[in-house]
Amino acid sequence: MMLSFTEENYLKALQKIVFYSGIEKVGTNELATALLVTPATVSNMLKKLKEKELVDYERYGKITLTKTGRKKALDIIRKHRLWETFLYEKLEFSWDEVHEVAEQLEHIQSEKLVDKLDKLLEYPDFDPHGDPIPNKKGEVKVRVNKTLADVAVGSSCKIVAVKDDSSSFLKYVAKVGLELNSEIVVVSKQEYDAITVIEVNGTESSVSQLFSENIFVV
Amino acid sequence: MMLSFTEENYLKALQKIVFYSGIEKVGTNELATALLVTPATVSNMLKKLKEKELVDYERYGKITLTKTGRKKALDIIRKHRLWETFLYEKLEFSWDEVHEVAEQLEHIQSEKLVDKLDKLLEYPDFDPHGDPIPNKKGEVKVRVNKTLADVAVGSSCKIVAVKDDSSSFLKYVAKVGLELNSEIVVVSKQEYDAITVIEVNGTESSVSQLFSENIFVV
DNA sequence: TTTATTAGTTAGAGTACTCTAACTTTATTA
DNA sequence: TAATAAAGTTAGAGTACTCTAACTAATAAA
Ligand SMILES: [Mn+2]
Ligand SMILES: [Mn+2]
Ligand SMILES: [Mn+2]
Ligand SMILES: [Mn+2]
Repeated sequence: MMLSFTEENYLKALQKIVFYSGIEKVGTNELATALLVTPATVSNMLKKLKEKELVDYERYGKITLTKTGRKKALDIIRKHRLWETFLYEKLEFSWDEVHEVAEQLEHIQSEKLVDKLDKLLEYPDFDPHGDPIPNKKGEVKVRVNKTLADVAVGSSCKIVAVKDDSSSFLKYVAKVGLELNSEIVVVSKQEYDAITVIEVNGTESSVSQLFSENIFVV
Repeated sequence: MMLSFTEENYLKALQKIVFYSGIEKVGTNELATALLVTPATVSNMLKKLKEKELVDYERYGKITLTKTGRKKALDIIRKHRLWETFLYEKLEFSWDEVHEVAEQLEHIQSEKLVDKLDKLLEYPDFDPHGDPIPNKKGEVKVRVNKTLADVAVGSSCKIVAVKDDSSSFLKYVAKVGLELNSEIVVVSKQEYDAITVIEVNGTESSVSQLFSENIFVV
């Protein structure tokens, strides 16, 4: 069954909320916020997605993806991350430039294209942001869910992925001297507002709670 | 100025009609046929394209692209042919598979992507169908306009490009044993219906007038 | 448990693109 | 030149997606 760009974006947004929050049941407002539309718009679209059996949902109830819906969502996420990897590995894009273009490329319909791209990139497991790339069956590597915000003062850790792949966030990350696999030492943390002093390659920086929560570490 | 997929397709269709027919002034019905929509739909869209100064046109008059309109159209054709070349050269697609996917990829907006793709492909001048790839400025190599239909009986020629890049036509071309740079001998031609017997690599085939008109030769 | 707050839905409207049917203008032909 | 055919336009409607404003249901607080 052929889906529109819009429908694909709804499914992807649902899957990403579940993936990043761990919560299975999503609300209308939450989805509206993620898609930058009003709750009324989501209510409308839900009727269509339910009709097509891509989501389970009852009036005033919570939204979950059906098996078909989740597979479709993972397909799009797979394409998104493969394209990001392609742009980064083959076309000299930096990691803060790939997301925007991949948002467009993820909607291209061609199974052969995806397969050949996967092959050209030698079947990568992770994209330039450390996010796992679902395989053809829709299977995803279990993700790390420890963030920089969870690291105790005095300990050190290694950055393995970022939760936010927007250009503005990634430019900030780079400014602090961080990239994938960088070592971070948590020097100190303010009790009042959780402002944290971290050390990267001998240089200290102060970062917010929001920043720390968007950095996955081991 | 940001154009919709639809607007881009209208501009591209106009440019392609001019490019392949040589006629500068295009009619509503002609454009409608090319886009597989009704003339009424074209009439509507023309108002918008005129408003945006992409076409010149008066009620009941002929349609021409403005300078801006033509540049935009050539940009899309450039992207289309670069993507076709990419699919063919880097992803093992055959020449009859590339067009359909390129129809989608040509609408991706990213100047950097086009530049880097051009570089990766080492600045190609022609796509897998022998069509010239416009450069960044919108300049196109002058095209050959002699077709197989123009070749005299008894003479031979070489195929340099195809006018139709649909999968069905290209599969037929391959079936006759033809590919770019193949030598063709025109053995005989029926006067009544122009059915032509050609010889390729020692094998004879009969082809129609329509077929012959879609094969560019030197 | 009543009240206030938050979450979610419906109604009605707007934009983009498309269609059919009826019409008008331009071109062709007798 | 008058009749006919072809080309092109307008009116009105439909689908997809979106919004605001007014509403209802569910949840949290008093
Ligand atoms: Mn991304
Ligand atoms: Mn990513
Ligand atoms: Mn093509
Ligand atoms: Mn081509």
